[in-house]
Amino acid sequence: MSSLDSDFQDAIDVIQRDADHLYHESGINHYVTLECQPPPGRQGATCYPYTPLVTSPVAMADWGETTSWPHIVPDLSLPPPGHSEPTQFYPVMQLSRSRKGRKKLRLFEYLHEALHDANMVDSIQWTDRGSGTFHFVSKNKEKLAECWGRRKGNRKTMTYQKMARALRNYSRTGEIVKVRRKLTYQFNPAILQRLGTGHLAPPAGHSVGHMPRETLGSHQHSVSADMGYYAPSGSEWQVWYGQHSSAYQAEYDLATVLTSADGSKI
DNA sequence: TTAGATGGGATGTACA
DNA sequence: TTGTACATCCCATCTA
Repeated sequence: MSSLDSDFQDAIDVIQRDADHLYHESGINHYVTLECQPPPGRQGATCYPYTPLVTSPVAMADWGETTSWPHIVPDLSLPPPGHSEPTQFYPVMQLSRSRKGRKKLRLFEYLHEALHDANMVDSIQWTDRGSGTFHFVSKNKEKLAECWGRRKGNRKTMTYQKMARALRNYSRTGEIVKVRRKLTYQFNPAILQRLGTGHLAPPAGHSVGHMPRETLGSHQHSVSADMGYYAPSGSEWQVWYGQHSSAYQAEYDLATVLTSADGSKI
């Protein structure tokens, strides 16, 4: 790449960062058309000019109808009835992060945005919008990753592999979990809801976005003290899932059988 | 057997 | 300056 291109890219990066900061500062998830457009002469993915995101809840599926969220279904590690183990806490997922001033666009926000962009359907698509399940298109997943990398202002080219790694990190917090299907992931219902699409609500009196610790990975070492928490009991989970889909129970049962069979966590 | 997908530890970076 | 959260790198393992 010529130095001219490099300088141009640097300028783009600066503009992007400022723009991101400006827009997120105001709490509006709007995106700059300038981003993702390759500089003159730069080869690469044909990133899309951003199409204003329409987040009308009407257009979105109802979580209560088809939602499947098997990955957060409690498994055998749930305490037995009456068990009084110390309460386990789960972080509240909030787009406006608990860390004040954290305004950077996050990957799951970008993916959500891409899912609503007609120009990106060849890279990422809903598998089941109702359940928040989406998948990458194998042929063009790298394109999406490159767009993400440029969006972040990375010097190096983002790859699907790296992007997927970041996605897997989300499984620790429950924002996005991996589905046992090729190139397929699933949004946390609360994340979808906060992004303006989901309707699924947690049990009455509880805030949204909490997942059983078992689903958060093996080492959820620390949780910010300034996050909100909700500590559902096993029975609450079952009530919740039972309310929203009978499939939950079936999947819960299946998960139970599977975990019983191999003695491992899901 | 192999390419692609996935998992996870180590490390880098931004921010309060 | 330091701690934390998150992103990225890199390599091992899994799977179709």
